[in-house]
Amino acid sequence: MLHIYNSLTRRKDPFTPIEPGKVRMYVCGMTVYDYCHLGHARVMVVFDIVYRYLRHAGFEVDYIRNITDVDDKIIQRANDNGEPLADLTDRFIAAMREDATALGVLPPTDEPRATAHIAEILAMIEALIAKDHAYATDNGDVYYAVASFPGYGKLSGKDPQDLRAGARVEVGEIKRDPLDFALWKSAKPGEPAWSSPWGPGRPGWHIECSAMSTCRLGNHFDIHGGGADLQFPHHENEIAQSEGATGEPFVNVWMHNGFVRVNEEKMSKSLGNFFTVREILARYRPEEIRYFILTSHYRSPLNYDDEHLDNARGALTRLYTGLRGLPTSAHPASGGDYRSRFLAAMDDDFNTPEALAVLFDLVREINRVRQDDPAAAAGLGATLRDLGGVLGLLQDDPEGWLRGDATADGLSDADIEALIRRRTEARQAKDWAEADRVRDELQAAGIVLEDGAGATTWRRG
RNA sequence: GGCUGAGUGGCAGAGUGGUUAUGCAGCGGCCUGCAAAGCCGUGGACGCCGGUUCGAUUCCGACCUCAGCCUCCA
Repeated sequence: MLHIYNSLTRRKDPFTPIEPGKVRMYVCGMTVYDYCHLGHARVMVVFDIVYRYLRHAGFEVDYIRNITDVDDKIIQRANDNGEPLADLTDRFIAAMREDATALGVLPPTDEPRATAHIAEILAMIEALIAKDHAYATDNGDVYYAVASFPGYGKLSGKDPQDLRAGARVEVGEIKRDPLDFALWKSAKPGEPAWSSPWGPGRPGWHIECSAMSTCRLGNHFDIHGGGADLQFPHHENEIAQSEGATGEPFVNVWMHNGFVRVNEEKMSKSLGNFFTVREILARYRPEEIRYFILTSHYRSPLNYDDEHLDNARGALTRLYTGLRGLPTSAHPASGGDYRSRFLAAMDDDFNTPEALAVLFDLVREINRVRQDDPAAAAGLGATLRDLGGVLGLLQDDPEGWLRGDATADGLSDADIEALIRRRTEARQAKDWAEADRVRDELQAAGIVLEDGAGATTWRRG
């Protein structure tokens, strides 16, 4: 039985979808004006795991991850670059998809863009005005009236009165309440604008997600996810908007992933301490990044450090080494409780560190039996590959993964094979000095040799 | 200040009211021409102070420290 930690109840609750067999999930995606950094990668990978595991558990999943393609920062960046807004957003949407694909993130069911849903956004704003949850001001803005929504603060545990006490009030403020937030912003000169009953303007950020999630998944759906920093005010505002407009409960389960940190500090654009996915991909392989993300529970902080990526490489090397030489056609082993332990870990709020531990227990068992019982090892290997696949790991050819790709300045595969042949001849002649010299030469180039029963295998360490 | 969450062995990181997490690193052994990989064994931990309990790292309370949100943010 799958249990998921719900930010709303602050408990792990048993998960039951609204409609049997079907899960509707919405995740706040990227604002596209720059490359994805590791923090964005974590959201994508974490909810990719949720998506994969729900499907593995037999659910049909509608997974919507939105794209915010109009907002202040995007407009600013497009102006700075002197390029049309759509050119900028198209470019970074393409880059985001490249990063996601590299990291083994499955495409969501759909990725709606805010600018393609202006009609739905306007409809929701009008519904809110009709129900006195929102009001237009003389300058053409529309605000949500927070005081009109009794449950405001239930997700983040904040008390509106406390928030009002600490709220800063801007000069020339036209809101009725400092907590009120913009649903529609009137256009300033040079800004992209859509026509509306209140004059030309553009949607506020919060209403985009309410409109897109509701129009794709219905008024009431199962899971809503995003980074922990979105809990307040973004998700709180979404609840107020959606429940205010529809009169129905909005979301059953709220999931928030923890941050990526650098030196124990949040990785973010504003702090400038971020590493983009492509920067890291220049030095580490996609699966190493994915593994690194999964070594920590999704709600825990994840501290970025090269040492941790090195660690991920070592761990994956162990797993792939165990898989090496096993037939890929074998059926997963039926015996053993590895699978049930793995599933129990994942059922417990997607406990990937625990699930990975099961994979290591499995590989030890493979290594124990592979000499004496190759058939059993093959079956366990199939199980390992199968369970790894649930996490989006271990799907490469083991030999290929261990050998890695030749770097521009390194030895080619053919160079390596030639040196190994020379060493093998030396070993047959018991010329240990020459054999060791060749091995040292290869080691200096980052190649590790392993003398097996019949042949010498190698990998790029 | 208000509201969240966290403090585990050299590093990373799960978990549990009494019994091995796991990976990397260390140590001993086996294997090997020597290695590597692998296997076997092994040392080392639960922020601090109280409380509940036969027994707490695990539950409760105070304290200290850290991170996050309260402004855009995954």
